[in-house]
Amino acid sequence: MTQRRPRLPAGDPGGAPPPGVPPAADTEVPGDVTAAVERVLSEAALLWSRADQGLEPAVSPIQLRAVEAVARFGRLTLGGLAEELGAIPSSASRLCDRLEAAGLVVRESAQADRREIIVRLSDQGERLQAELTRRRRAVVGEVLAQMSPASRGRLIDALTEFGLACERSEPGLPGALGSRSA
Amino acid sequence: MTQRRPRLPAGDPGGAPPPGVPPAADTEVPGDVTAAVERVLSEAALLWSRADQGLEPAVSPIQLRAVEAVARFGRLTLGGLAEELGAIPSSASRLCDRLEAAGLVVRESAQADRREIIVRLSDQGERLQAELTRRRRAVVGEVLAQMSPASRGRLIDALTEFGLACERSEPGLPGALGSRSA
DNA sequence: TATTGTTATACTCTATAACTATA
DNA sequence: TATAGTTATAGAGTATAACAATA
Repeated sequence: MTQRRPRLPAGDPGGAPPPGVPPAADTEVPGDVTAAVERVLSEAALLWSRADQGLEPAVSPIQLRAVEAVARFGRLTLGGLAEELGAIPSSASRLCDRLEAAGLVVRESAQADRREIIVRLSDQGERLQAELTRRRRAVVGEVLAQMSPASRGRLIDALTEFGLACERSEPGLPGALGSRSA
Repeated sequence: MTQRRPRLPAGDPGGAPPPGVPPAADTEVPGDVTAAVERVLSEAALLWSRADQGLEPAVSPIQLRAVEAVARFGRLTLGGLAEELGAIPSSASRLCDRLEAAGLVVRESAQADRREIIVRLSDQGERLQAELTRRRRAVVGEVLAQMSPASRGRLIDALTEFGLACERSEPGLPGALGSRSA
């Protein structure tokens, strides 16, 4: 986690009555097991974010995410981008204003339906995306390099199983952005 | 984003010769291995974020993170909270204004040094934190429930090894927030 | 009329710089 | 003087609502 600071008071994290969103399957899986997974997941998220630090030019996390979405599809309509980001069209439009101003994406109208706006990466955007991918591979590789080949093998097997379990429990949810819609 | 960088580019995003953040250990670890880890990491991050959806009241991701930080330490000075969030004091102060207005935290001056402001969770903040923890346990538990006990055992072992490797490669970095410091 | 996107407005989140209060 | 925090100001990021253009 983030806590490089020693003192932990930690309020009792588990004293509330289950309101009602996640089903809570704690009865089936030992609590210490989920706790261990939680801890590593947090650590992994932190590790993952490290790759974004110091990118040139300095792009905000949100803009980076939009660039990734566009890169993933090659080209997206503005509405498609909004959907992919879990945001609404107007937010995506404003975001594109800034991305375009930063020279990372290009907007052009579609020939088929002139109401649609196609968003794609500019050359600079492509370079940014490539650099980001390179860095992510690097940070992950750095950690894996600390492990023995045998450990890496076991990790891959376990992670693959975990990934399958994730897909089994969560269909295909969008990547909610700043949705404060409670 | 507030970008200390006034705006644009000027710098190429990355065609980029390794700027100097990740050393790149690709030569030592097979590319497909890192790719597999990357994929699961992305999936895990998505899974992790699911627990934050629909919380009552609707708290922004940033505010939630601040609540978690305060909960983790029990009580923090405003400066300590800022540090923990990877933000500067003024940002943390404004964030606390909103958190206090939302009834999630309480600010009080310290007796020892009256310049310091101690931030701690209100009862409502404690309840929110408890609920968040419960939900996280639930979403992780939901995925783990899809796996056999044997698979879970292997996962825990592999994850523990991975966690150790993470700690070995990354000492203790702060949880950079909106730091777009390139 | 329905769909796609943009603009107007308002709020959160963040940073820099200037300021107050305490040590 | 140095430290802890706040306030002033400005720009990014987001949503709701009203609007324009195209189908």
